[in-house]
Amino acid sequence: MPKITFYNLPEDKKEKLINAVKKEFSRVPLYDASISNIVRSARIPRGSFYQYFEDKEDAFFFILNGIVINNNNNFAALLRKHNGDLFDSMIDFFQYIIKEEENVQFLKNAFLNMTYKIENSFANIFRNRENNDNFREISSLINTSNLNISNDQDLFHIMQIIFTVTIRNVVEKFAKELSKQEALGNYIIEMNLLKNGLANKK
Amino acid sequence: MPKITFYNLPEDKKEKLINAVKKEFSRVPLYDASISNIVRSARIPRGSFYQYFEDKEDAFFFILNGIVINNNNNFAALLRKHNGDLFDSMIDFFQYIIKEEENVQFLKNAFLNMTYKIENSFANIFRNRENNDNFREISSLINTSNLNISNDQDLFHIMQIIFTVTIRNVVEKFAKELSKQEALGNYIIEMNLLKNGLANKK
DNA sequence: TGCATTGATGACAATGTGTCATAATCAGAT
DNA sequence: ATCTGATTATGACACATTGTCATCAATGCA
Repeated sequence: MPKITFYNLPEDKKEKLINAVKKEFSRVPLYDASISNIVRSARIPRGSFYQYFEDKEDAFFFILNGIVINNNNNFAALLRKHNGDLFDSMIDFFQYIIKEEENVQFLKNAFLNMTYKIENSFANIFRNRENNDNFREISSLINTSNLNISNDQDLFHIMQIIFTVTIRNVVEKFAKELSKQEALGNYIIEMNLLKNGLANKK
Repeated sequence: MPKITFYNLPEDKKEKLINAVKKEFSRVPLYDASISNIVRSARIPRGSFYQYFEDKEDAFFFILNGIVINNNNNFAALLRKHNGDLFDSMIDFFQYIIKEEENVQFLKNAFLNMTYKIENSFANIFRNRENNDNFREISSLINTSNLNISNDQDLFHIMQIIFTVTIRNVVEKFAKELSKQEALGNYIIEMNLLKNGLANKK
C-alpha cells in the first residue's frame, strides 16, 4: 500500500506520478521496471518516490488494484445481471477483460508474468469493495441450482477452477496475440467443456 | 540454452556450477537471484559465468528443464501405466510432483513465480524428449473413448484445462503450505469436478 | 512569530550487470 | 619439442540501479 504521503498529494501531482508509474509498467514487466525511469518521467526527485511508495512492487500493485477494482463493473454486478449464472457471467467478464483498451500494455505485462501474488490481486475482482468476507457474499449471488455441488467446498473449488481457466485464457490471448474472436471462441469451448464435464457420460 | 563451452566443461566443474546455480535459485526466485552469488559460490570468475550462460534466465531454465525432463518418468510413461486414462495419470503425476524432495525449494520458487515462460517450460513434461511434435504423440496414448470430445481441438482444450488446474493446485500447495494429503485431497476433488462437469445434469 | 510536523531533495554507499582486453591453456601440425 | 591458431579463463571496468539519510523547505497552528 502506498504511504499516507502519497494520498495527501495534490491531485495533479498524484496523477502525474500515476501516469509515470503506468508508463513504466506498460513498457516492461514488474521485474524489469526501473524506479529511475519512473522518477525521471514524473520529474520528481528519487527520494520522493520512496516517500510515496514502499518500493516498485508497491507502486505496481497500487496501479493493478486500481485497474481491477476500478469501475463498478465488479463481479457481483455481473452475477446480478445474469441472474446468478456463473458461466454466463464469466463469459461476459472475459470479454470485458480482453476488450479493455486503455491499459492493454500494462495488463499484457501483468498477465504474462502472472505470479501467485499478482494472480491473487486479480482475485479481488471477486471481492466486493466493502466486504472482505467475499466468498459468502459472492456465493449467495450464484445460482447454485444448476451447479454440480453437494456442499460449500465444492462451490469453492468450482470457482477456483473457473477463475484459473479464465486467467489462463487471457494469458493465452496475450501470449499468442489472438484476436478477440479467437480468444473468445477458445474460452467458450473451454467453458462448455467445464460445464458438461471432460469425461464421457455413459 | 547454455553455450557450448558449458557442455565442454569437465564433469566436476560442471557439477560445481550446477550446484551453485541451484543453490541460488533455491534461495530466491529468478528475479531476485544474483549472478554474483552464483560465481561466489561456485568460485569461478565472473567472466566465466558469461562464458557458459547467456544470463540468469538461461541458467535458470537450464536447471528447470533438467528437473522437469530429468527422469524417464515423463508423462507418456504415466499414460502407458494407466492404460491411457488421462485423469488417473494426472493424479499420479500430481503426487509425483509434490513428493519431490530434492529440489523443493527450487520448485517452490519456480511455482510461486510461474510466469507464462516458466509455465511453458513445464509443458515439456508433456513432450517426449525425442519428439517435438508432442501433441500427436501424447494424444495417441490417451484413451479418448472415455473423454467428452468430438474432435482434436476438444482434446487439446481438455489437456489445456487439466494442465492449468494441475499447476494451480501445485502452486496452492506451496503457497499455503498444505500437507501432501490436503493438497492431494483438493486436487482429486477438482479432478472429479472436471470429469463430471461443473454444471448440473438435469 | 515561533515551534513542530510533514514533505522534498539529491548525494551516496552498496550491489549488480555485462563487456572486454589480456592472459592462459590446449590440440594438432611440423 | 615447438609453434600456432583456437578456445577458454580472468577480473577490472563502465554503467545502472536501489534504498537511505542528513539536510533543507513548507505548512499549519498556538
